Amino acid sequence: MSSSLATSFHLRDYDLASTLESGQAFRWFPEKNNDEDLSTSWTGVIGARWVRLGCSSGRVSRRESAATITAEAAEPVLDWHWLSEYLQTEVDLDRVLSSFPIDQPMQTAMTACRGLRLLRQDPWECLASFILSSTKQIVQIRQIVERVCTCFGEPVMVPPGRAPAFSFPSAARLADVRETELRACKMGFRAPYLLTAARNVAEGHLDLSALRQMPSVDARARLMELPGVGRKIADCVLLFAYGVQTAFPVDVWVMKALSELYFRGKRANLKRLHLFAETHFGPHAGYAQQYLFHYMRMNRGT
DNA sequence: GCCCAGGTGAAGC
DNA sequence: GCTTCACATGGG
Repeated sequence: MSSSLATSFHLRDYDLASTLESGQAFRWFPEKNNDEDLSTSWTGVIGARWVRLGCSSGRVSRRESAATITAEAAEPVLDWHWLSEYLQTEVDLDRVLSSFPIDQPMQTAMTACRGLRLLRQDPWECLASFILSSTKQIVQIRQIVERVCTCFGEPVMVPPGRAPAFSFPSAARLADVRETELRACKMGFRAPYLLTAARNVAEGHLDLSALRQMPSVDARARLMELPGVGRKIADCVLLFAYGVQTAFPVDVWVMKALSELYFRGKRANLKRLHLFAETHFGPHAGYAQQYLFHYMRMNRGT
């Protein structure tokens, strides 16, 4: 096996834009390539590696489609497994989508964002990012996360001529930071929550790798012991970092989606919505949730 | 100025 | 139990 600066994945179906911009991860920046091809690339940092991703997709036949994802790194890579794991390229998306309920809302959402995948992210980065997410718009979450990385992350190698890039700071690093330094990143009242989480993880009171082996209800309960982490944030971490397919985060958008699409505009409380989600959306309910979330946001009137 | 944002915890019924 | 409110900040 030889190392390379670039690789590609050939897949049946992969919508990189929906995947990277549907509010799962907050460190991807789109860049227009050139005027001839209207394609977009994204640059970001996964772990300690800078990476640039591109995607071209086409229709092979009436029903079949294909996608090629290209990736460039800043340093030669021997084994690209970390990237295929992050992007979940091995997942059989057809099997996931065919498990969705055959109802109008789900079919519409599925058609609208076909190719959207759930990423598999680092638990600490995911937890910390979603602690910062509460009552913030996705653009602002991105800004806060970036400030945190610039201030406290480690510089990572970038290709010549590229802007400096930084890793997401470890829990140990953030555990040593003062609350006022965090507030300087404009995270407001979330600062003490992030700090407490960092200290709990750094000091070993919360073992994020151990959560993987636990029943998801127990893992959720452990996450929710942290101040500032409730059901929604815990479910985001279960779904986006641990791959718990039944985790179903309910935020304002999903609440809106469920009430408009399934409850005839009547607002239902969270308990009722979770009960509905558990019984209605099947074994990949978390995936269904992400499709509903992204579909609702695509059609927002801004 | 006003309302809202991938919420949560505490206080009030 | 459930509903209301404060929390910090910025976009539209």
